Amino acid sequence: MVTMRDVSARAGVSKATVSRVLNGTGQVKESTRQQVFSAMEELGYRPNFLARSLAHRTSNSIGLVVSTFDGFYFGRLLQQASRQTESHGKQLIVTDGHDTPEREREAVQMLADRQCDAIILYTRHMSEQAIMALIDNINVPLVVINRDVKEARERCVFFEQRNAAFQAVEYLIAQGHREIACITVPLATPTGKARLQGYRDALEKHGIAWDESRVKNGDSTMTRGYELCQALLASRTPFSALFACNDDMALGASKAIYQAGRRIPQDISLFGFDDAPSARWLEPGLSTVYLPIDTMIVTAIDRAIMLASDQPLPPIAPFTGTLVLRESVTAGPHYRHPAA
Amino acid sequence: MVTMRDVSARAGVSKATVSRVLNGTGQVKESTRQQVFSAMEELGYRPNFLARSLAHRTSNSIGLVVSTFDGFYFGRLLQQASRQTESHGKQLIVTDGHDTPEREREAVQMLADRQCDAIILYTRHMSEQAIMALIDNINVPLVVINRDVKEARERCVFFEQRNAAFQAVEYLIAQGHREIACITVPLATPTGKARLQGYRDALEKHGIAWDESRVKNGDSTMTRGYELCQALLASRTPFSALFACNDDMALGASKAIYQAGRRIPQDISLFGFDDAPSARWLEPGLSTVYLPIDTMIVTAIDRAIMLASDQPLPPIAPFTGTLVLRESVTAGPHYRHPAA
DNA sequence: CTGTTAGCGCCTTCAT
DNA sequence: ATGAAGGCGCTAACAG
Repeated sequence: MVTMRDVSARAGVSKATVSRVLNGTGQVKESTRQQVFSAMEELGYRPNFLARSLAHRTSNSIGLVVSTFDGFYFGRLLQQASRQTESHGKQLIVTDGHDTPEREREAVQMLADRQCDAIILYTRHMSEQAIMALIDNINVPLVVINRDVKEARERCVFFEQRNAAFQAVEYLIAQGHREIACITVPLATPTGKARLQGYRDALEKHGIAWDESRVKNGDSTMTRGYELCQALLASRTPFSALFACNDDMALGASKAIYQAGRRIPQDISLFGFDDAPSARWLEPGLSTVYLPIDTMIVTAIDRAIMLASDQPLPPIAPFTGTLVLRESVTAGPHYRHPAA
Repeated sequence: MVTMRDVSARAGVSKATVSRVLNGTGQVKESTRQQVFSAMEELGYRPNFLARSLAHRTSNSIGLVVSTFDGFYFGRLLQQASRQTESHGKQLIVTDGHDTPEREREAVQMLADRQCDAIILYTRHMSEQAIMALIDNINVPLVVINRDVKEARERCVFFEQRNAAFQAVEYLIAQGHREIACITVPLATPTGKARLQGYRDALEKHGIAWDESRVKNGDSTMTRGYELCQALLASRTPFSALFACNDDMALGASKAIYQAGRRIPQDISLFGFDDAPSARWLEPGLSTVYLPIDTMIVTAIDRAIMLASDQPLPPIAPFTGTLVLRESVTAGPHYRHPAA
């Protein structure tokens, strides 16, 4: 490995001078600058990142932990994160939390140990308490995404899950549906709870009785969406619309519906959540909720960088979802024409 | 930041001893071990990863660069990569190449500068020559995935793209299709070329004339699959089957087919590539090619680690795809019953 | 078993 | 404008 010493020797200067031209710090005569540069060139010198970070006490990188790498959602997120980080001239280091709270915590620790300037945590599993503990214990600024930690709200970039679900179900109701089934994402997660709550709230607001037999607890997978929808179909509880708490499960459910000889949307209307890339191309196109994950991750990164440079964080409004209406929902049995 | 010095002071020993208990190297009396441990505990000491790596001359991490984070495919890959790396007790650092050759190169450089013990490169865009240059210039072992670099074959983990495409198209032919359209993935990539070549080879083998008007160059996106299929449908060149060179485009194409009032598979049979998670749940289920990306990345990581520890690399056979037959293909106009 | 002494490769005063 | 020296936090002989 060719080090700064080699370069300094070759250029006939001291290591300090090489360091200066490398970092553009201090004054250095143009002619010696050139000498140093050509020496670096000739030797194929590459600064040692670790050594530099150690001395600098900053690795010029920001860490990102996602709960899992799987799914279109995180691909979308990572892509954007990577670009935004680079636009700040920093390096992004990503790790996954293997979809368990313990691993999520470890991942953050590991990034902190690597001296990241700031860390962004997208957690699905850690408790609010565990998150606070982390914020207090690691000496690296932490930004939390997809979670509203009340004691540290300015570090949180999150999304109005409940309200978005509420809107979706209310839309279904406005279309004349009253018998609306629901397949949830894991209720152990705040996201799962919030989406289900949105469903309940909408029913309640419109005076529709809650019927336990119409809601099934899913696990976010297509397979489970399929199975649970089959169960729903097999039960004697009828429904004219199904609210699947994510698009993957909606897709699985659609298969079950077709196989049962029913049609979408004529027999059963279907609403998803997340706006998966495929949603638009399914037949019929899947109505769903768009989550501004791109904007959110950009915001999170910007804030992480502000924290890293000790800038104050301006307050931030929660993000909201947008209903994306396509063809998978049609008028239900109770539909009344607006003019009526 | 609490350092080893603090711990050593607190425990009343030297830094060296602390280092010993930390790394389990050398002999340390049990009693002092305990002292050191409790000192670390009380102070909340965390070793500085950078400093340790600098001294060790190994960061105990392996780097992975993917051409992009987008798509289900890389999610699947990253997930597996992360697990496999950890099972070796190393840390995985991933970066994306923004889907351009220069960025892919830069990403590798950056990982090398960070002193990764080994690097795995999944490139879609770099030339074979550029890859070789990289192998020669960085002083970190490199494993290449999804590419067959002849001068360094033992470092390559790749997949028989051409043959898999060949099999898919031959299957279509066996089902009685002779007018088979094709939508490619970018022909600027080796993958794109290989899959198209497989299509050509199959036609040729079965004496079917190549018809330029039946093949369209796609870009891998659902949108483009939709558009190109529309174009195909609008042209006067008929086709009874469509070979889409990835599942995303197949999905887009399916929408175009439905919108044109045609049915799958009764009017047009459809074959994809990649076995996207959704393929199985579409209606009808999409026949496609499964690519053993999980196994491939595991192999790549194992080999990267072998390289990092100077073990010799055993030769490796190219991976092969598997046809996943579902319902999107049916007998074509030229189908002859096997018994006939 | 443990402490002392040199580094790892780079940065940063402080002189000159 | 440049060099010498010490330090970032940790590891690795070498003594004892």
